[in-house]
Amino acid sequence: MGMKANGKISTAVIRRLPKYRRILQELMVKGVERISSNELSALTGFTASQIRQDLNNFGGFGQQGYGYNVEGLHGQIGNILGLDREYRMAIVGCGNLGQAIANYATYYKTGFVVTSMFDVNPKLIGISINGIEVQDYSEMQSCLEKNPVDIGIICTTKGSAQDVADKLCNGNVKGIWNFAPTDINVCEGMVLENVHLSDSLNTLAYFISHNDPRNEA
Amino acid sequence: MGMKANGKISTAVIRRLPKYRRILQELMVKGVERISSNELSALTGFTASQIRQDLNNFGGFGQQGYGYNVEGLHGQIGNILGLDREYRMAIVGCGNLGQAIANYATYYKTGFVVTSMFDVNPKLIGISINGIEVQDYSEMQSCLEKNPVDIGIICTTKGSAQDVADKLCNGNVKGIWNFAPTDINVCEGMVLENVHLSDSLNTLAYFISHNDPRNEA
DNA sequence: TCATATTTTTTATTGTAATTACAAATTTAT
DNA sequence: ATAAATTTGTAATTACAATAAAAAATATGA
Repeated sequence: MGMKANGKISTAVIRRLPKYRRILQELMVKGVERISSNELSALTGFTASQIRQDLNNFGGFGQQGYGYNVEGLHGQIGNILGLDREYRMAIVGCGNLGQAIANYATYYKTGFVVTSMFDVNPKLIGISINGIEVQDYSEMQSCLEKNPVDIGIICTTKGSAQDVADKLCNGNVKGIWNFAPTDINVCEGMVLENVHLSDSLNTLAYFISHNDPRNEA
Repeated sequence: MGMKANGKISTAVIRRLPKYRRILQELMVKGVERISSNELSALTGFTASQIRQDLNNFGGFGQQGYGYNVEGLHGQIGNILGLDREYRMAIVGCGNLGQAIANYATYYKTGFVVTSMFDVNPKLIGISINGIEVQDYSEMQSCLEKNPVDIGIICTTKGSAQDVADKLCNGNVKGIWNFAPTDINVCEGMVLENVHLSDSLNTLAYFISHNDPRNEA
């Protein structure tokens, strides 16, 4: 029981974990106590055997003849994902997208706290978003020294993204969540997660134009 | 030369195409005329051989001893992705996220046109976003009959997402771009592209908490 | 309590994607 | 015009991920 994870786990596996957890959370809300890999297969769209193998990378969370305890497995996956702690986040670029993410994190993602927001636009500097005052981007580095964050979120234009990334790298940030429609270079050891909406939309266009509804992104 | 694509191409390949095209576009802007798979490898992070194999799924776009013509390849990938036509899009849910996407599509994505926007919030209905008036969600179905769209974009809360998806399915939409943090069921033949920000953030947390900077999402 | 149904765990197999290696074509330099 | 260097296209190999099968453990019901 519990957390072996010796060898490196493939990213394919890791990217399925949040979905498992999301579905387990819904089951918890519904009061479901136990679930089999077969039932989880129907809910997730992955094969039962893949689900079992994925989970077994980390430990034997199930019980033969019984299945998985919903609440227990939900907790275990949370631990694996590192959700048993709090992440402080800074949003850079406070346009609609930055604000959307601030709202989202504030209201729906416990464990992820937006602690500071930055922009260059004088019209935005000073205003308060969910109780966080937007600060001048030129002060970001000193602000991050006083109030360090774990995650920097880039919601700027393409042109500013690399500059922001550089400053975040100097600011002792551990991970960057990049929404700017460009690739950025980050320092050694930095965790980078890109959300390339443009690529996603182009992929959607491919499937539409080829009449190929290969569902599930 | 040009567009074989007989057998089904794996989604892994398709999801790399937008990045190739994005980088080729930047090269075009810089005035670069030709490029080798090796140089593309350095720019994309994929191996040169993988790039050659990816492109060869669709045809021999390169020339031995010379490489690829930047503008030509950019155009070919555009054609493969189905970007040689226009896509009409409707945004459902006009909060910050919906507005962010409206702005983004309007200013940066030629070929993708936002033609209508819908919301249930009386404070938003009637206002104009980039010249598009936000309409009452209850009128969406009749609006889509008069002015059909190719793509429906779901920017609502989790709770409303399935209802929106159902109505889009009845509205002759070809593809759904889903930003709601939940899985939705769509009708047969519908193309679905999910952008699960929650899953993306949880994945980022995994790599941070495991000190595993396996760069590139 | 025992036999049977479940259902996970673990191992083996298959299938798919990525890499390597090399032959064929082209360009560049002499 | 010829040789050397470049670079793609593709076949062969390797590595990896997904599936299936076998084995072990537990639960259920008579």
